[in-house]
Amino acid sequence: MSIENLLGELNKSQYQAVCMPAQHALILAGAGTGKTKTIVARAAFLISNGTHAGRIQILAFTRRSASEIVERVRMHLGDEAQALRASTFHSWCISLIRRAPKVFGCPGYSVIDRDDQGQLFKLVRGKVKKTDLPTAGELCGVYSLARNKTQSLDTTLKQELPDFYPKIDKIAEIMMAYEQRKKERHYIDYDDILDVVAQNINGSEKIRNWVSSQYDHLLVDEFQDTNPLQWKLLDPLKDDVNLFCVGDDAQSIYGFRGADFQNVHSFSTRVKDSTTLKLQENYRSTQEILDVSNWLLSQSPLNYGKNLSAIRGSGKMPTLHTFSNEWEEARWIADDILQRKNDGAKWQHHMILVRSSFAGRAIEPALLAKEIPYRFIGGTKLLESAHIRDLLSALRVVANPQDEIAWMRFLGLWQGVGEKTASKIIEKTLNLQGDDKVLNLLKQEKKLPDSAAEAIEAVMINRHNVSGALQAAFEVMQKMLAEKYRAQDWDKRKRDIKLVEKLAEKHTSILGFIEEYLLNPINSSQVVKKENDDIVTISTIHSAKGTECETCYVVNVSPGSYPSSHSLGDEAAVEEERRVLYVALTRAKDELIVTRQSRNTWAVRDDQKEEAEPETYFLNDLPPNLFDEVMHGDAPLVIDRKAPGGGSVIHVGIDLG
DNA sequence: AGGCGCACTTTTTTT
DNA sequence: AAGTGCGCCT
Repeated sequence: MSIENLLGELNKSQYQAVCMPAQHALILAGAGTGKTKTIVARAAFLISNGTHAGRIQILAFTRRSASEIVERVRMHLGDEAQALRASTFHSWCISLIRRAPKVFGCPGYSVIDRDDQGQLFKLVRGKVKKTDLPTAGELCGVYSLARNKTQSLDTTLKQELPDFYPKIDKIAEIMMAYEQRKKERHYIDYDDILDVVAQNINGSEKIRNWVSSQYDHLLVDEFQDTNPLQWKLLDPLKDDVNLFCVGDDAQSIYGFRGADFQNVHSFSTRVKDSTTLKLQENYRSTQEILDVSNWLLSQSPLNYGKNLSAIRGSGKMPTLHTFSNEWEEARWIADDILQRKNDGAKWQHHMILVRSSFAGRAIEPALLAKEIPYRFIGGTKLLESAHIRDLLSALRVVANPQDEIAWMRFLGLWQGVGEKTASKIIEKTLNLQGDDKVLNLLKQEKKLPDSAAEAIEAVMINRHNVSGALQAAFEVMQKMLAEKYRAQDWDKRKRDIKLVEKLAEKHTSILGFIEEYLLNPINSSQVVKKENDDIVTISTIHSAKGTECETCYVVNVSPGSYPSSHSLGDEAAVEEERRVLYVALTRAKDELIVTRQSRNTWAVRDDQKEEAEPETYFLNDLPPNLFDEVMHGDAPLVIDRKAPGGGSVIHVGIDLG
């Protein structure tokens, strides 16, 4: 395929955006209006007009969309696009840091994920009741949000945990202790990865020039989900690099991470000489699907000014199914997919969208029972699962002997060693230089079984062969791990470990391996199934952003879940929930199937029933002409015939008192 | 004192 | 699936 073919596929506004001269631009693109296509074509256009592919950096939100964009450009241009790079903000920044670690002041630092960050907060917080101080997790959340929004602790604490505001001095102290400890132990957390780069390019002209001289164009996807910290990365580069930002404020669903659609709304004032273009024609879905989506947004007190209309015209009516519980819901979805498959559809034309990875718990067994092949995007990540972390802790302490969190985990695995004993041992090991000394000390520890030192020694011998190190460590630790997880799917966990060994095969650096899979996380169902296999996709809505599918099941759109009872009382949070549902609905190309449960036992408990406010359920006041409704099982009915103009439609609501 | 096992809750969303 | 609290053991 050629660039001409690609340009020929564009409509007038897309063409205008793609072929724009080198300048700053903001493309406001509604759902399904060809955002990805526009970015792909823009990159291809720039390259075929003489820009070297290596001088274009694409910033996307997930690794999945990043690699899809690059793949598509390469499909059109071939070798010419070889040097094109697409990354997430985090992987882009880490690659800059790794290219000049001393410049950024963190040579040889280990990246820690949210879990480790929480562990470190736990250490510096000490044992205090959770009524006296926020939990380690909460502290972690406030700390991270303040940094991503580039705002003070004062402001953030007031917004997030107002009850603890009087304790702000103590909390500030803990946060400073966290930063101190982090520095001593040579850790960088996720926010540091962005902040280190942002501070340096804002603070040093030399470093800014070094970065900006590498690029002519930055193409930013999902711009509505960038936060102030990320803007702090883009802003200083705009004098030398052209920004091409694509986004949709109706799809902003990362507020919990500090996303700020001021980045969209203020673009034209912040960036001088910039052009704003709109893409409004939806190519993805049928009109019936867009009618539901448009209606949902129209119910918002915010004015999104969105009214998508379908180029494809009319199609099938969306359906709304009510079940009495999540198991029936899951079973029916599995049956429905199976039936469609038997009628000639492909597995890959089905996507199941869930709000939380936890919500997949009923779906997965239902698909497994019917032998439907699937992958779960956004589920528990391989490197986040307990057994893998256990094993990796042995590698981490060898790679970075200062890694206190990994030491705690590793030492605590062994019989007879708990928090206190582990801390005492760590106190001694942290000051030691050299493998031999560390090994000797471990061997001398009375409370520590011999296997612990053996595991560490095995890793030391294989330290430049990550897969070998994993195998050697596993050999020594297997018995202990099997005992620990004997009642918890040990066989499955064992398979995960083999999988990680396989992933590590090409890696010669422990830290490099861990870093890559922390920043580009995958879960086991993604590793097992090959990329292009014909399989069903289960995805969290957040992970499904930017994707589409012929038939979409949006699961558990029940009262208490949409909006989540968590967000009640916070209007901004409720609006974000609405956008989450909007994103889910607009993924569907041909068929939209919304399911819900009438007995949502964990979301609406008996003692809360009286307080639940039915008017905050997004599907209340649902006009009867938008969906075909089906009741299943013994789901209780509330018949409501006040529906306007509504012939014989039964409006199904859930009686919440 | 420190560690262990059992019963219990409690789940947003992600780099 | 993992964190918390509690009682019991070494």
